[in-house]
Amino acid sequence: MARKRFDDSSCSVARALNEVGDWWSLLVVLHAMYGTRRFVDFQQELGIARNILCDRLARLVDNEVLKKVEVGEHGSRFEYRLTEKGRDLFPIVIALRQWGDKWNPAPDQEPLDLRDRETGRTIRPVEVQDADGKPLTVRDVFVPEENNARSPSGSKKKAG
Amino acid sequence: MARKRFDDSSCSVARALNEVGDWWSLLVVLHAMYGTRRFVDFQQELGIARNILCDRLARLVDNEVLKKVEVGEHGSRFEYRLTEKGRDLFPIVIALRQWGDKWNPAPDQEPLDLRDRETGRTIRPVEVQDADGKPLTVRDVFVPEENNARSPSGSKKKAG
DNA sequence: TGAATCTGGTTTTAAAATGCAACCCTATTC
DNA sequence: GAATAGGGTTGCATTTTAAAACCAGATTCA
Repeated sequence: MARKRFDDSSCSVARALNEVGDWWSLLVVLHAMYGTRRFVDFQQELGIARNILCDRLARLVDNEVLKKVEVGEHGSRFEYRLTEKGRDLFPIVIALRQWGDKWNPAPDQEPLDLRDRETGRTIRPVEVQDADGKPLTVRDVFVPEENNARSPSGSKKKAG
Repeated sequence: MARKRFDDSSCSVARALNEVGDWWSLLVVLHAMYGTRRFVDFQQELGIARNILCDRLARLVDNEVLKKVEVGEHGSRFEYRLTEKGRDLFPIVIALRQWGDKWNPAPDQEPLDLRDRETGRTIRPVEVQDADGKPLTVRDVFVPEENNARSPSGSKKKAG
C-alpha cells in the first residue's frame, strides 16, 4: 500500500503538502519562478524522468498551481505558467532556500542573493511576524483555545 | 530505480527538500512545533505507519532537525525535540499552512489563528520582504549576474 | 511471581511510485 | 523525404510505502 493522501485532511499543511509536498513538484514551481516554461526545459534543468515530469505538471495544472498555455509559436507547443496560486508559493520556496543555505551550505556556492528589482537591495530572511512586523519564533506564539481543540493537525484517521 | 537524492545538489532548495521534503517529515516537524515529543504521540496524531515514523524520526535526527533525548521518566523512554535547525523551519511550516488555508480552505475549519504570546495579536501572512519590510512578489526580485550563472538549480546530472 | 501493558521498535508482505529507456505522433527544417 | 524537435505514453525493474504482525525491555497489576 503506497502513499497516503491527505486531500480531506483537516490539517491545511497536510493539504498543502498534498499538492506541492513531493520531491519534484516544488522544484518544478521553483524553476517556473525563475522563468522556465517548457516541458523540455524543465526536463533538462531538473534531470527528471519524462513520465514523472508529465505527471507532476498535470497534477500542478489540476491543482491550479500552473496553467498550461498553448503558444502558437510554430506548431503545437505549450507553456506551463504559474497561476496566482502558484506565485503565492514564493515565500515558501524562498524560505526553503534560505533554510538550505543557512543549514546546509554548499561549499562552493555562496547563498542566494535575491534583490529588489527597484532598489537593488538584498531581501531579508523570511520570517513569521506579528502585526507590527516584529519577528516571532515558534516559542513566541500560541493558538487560542477555540482553535486549539483540533490543532495542530487533527488528521487522526487514515485518509486514503 | 526509485527516488533520486539531492544531497550534493548545488541547489539549496533541493538540499532542503532532501531533508524535510517528503510527505511525513514536515508533518512530524509541525507536530513537534505544537509540542509533540513522543513516538506514540506522533504515531497516533499523524496516523503514520510505525516503520515509516521510525525512519523519518531517525532521518530527522541524522539531519539534526530533531534530537533524541533519553528521559529518565521511568524506564527507557525517549523524546524527540526540535533543534535550533528544526525550529528554524517555523516560517516554512507557517507559510505552508497559510497557503493551504488560503487556497484550499477546509469547509468546516476556520484558518489557523496564531497569535503573539505577548500581545495576543494575530500574526501576519509570511511574506518575502526587502530590507525595509516592503513585501515583494516573485516579479519584484532578480538575481544579480554573478549568481545568475548557476541559478536557479544547477542540478543537471543524476545525483543518486 | 507472573500476566498484562506501555513504549519504541523491526519484520513481512503487497501495492504504489520512481527512473530509465524505448516508442509514438505531429510539425518543421534541411 | 530524412532527420530533428516538442511533448508525451508505455513497459519494466527497483524502491518506498502502508499495514499489520511480531519482538523486547521495563512497569504495573493481581
